[in-house]
Amino acid sequence: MPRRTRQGTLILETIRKAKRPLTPAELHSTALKEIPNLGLATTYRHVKALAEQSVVVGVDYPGQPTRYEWVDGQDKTHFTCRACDKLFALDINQSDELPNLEMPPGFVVSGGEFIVYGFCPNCS
Amino acid sequence: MPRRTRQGTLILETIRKAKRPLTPAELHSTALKEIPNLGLATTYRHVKALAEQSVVVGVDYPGQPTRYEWVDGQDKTHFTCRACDKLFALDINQSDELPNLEMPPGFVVSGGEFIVYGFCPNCS
DNA sequence: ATAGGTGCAAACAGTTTGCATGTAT
DNA sequence: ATACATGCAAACTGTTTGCACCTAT
Repeated sequence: MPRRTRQGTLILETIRKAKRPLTPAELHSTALKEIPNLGLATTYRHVKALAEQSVVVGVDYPGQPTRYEWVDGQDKTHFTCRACDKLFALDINQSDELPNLEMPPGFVVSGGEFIVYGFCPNCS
Repeated sequence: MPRRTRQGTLILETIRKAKRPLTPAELHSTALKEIPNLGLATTYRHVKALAEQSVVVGVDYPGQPTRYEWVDGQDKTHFTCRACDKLFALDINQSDELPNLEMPPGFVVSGGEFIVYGFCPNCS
């Protein structure tokens, strides 16, 4: 059975309170303020467990480490610049915009991620 | 000025002929059949250059190395299983299904990637 | 001839794992 | 008391880079 620990609670709270997706390193260094000797491996173990429980989701962008964000039922749309690889969050109500996919039998959809590629104002 | 080489041509052709996204390692081992001493670093250098020119696109899936696929104007929709991380290509006419996004000024959209998360028949 | 490309090996970055110790239950 | 959790360091994997040699221009 899983066990409640200071570290686990802190990591969960940190990622929940963040208003943007965090890399494990960002998560770790933020959490260090509360528990100064928190191990990076512990951070990875918790974030991985949370992702397996679908409490958080990992999102991957080209050339950047995986970022994790809290699952609040509201899926998000992101924009990646092909030139500078910067990441932008688009303020779009995705549930209105997303296609209603017909999945092959046996596939259960639990969420979606729409990544738009292109060039940002600085690079176009 | 860029120079035409056997290696560069081979890597471009290999990725173009592939019918699914390839990791640099897959690309390399395929190309090895033609040029047995082709270096892995050379493969990376070419694939990176092709991606910068938008001749290919890199797609990242959680926990897996970046895969590169030929850009043929037809963007694809993929499905990732949250449990086994396997990757499935969905046969969906994306141009019909994709939302018509209103982008903030200055952003130029050149493509999109729709990733659906969920559970595949084996895992659900 | 010469600048860019190649192969190899070493360096790097992100992530995972082994293990002795600590700690919720 | 006993298993699970932690911290540290070492191991791994994927990717990049330095450099001497090679080759298309």
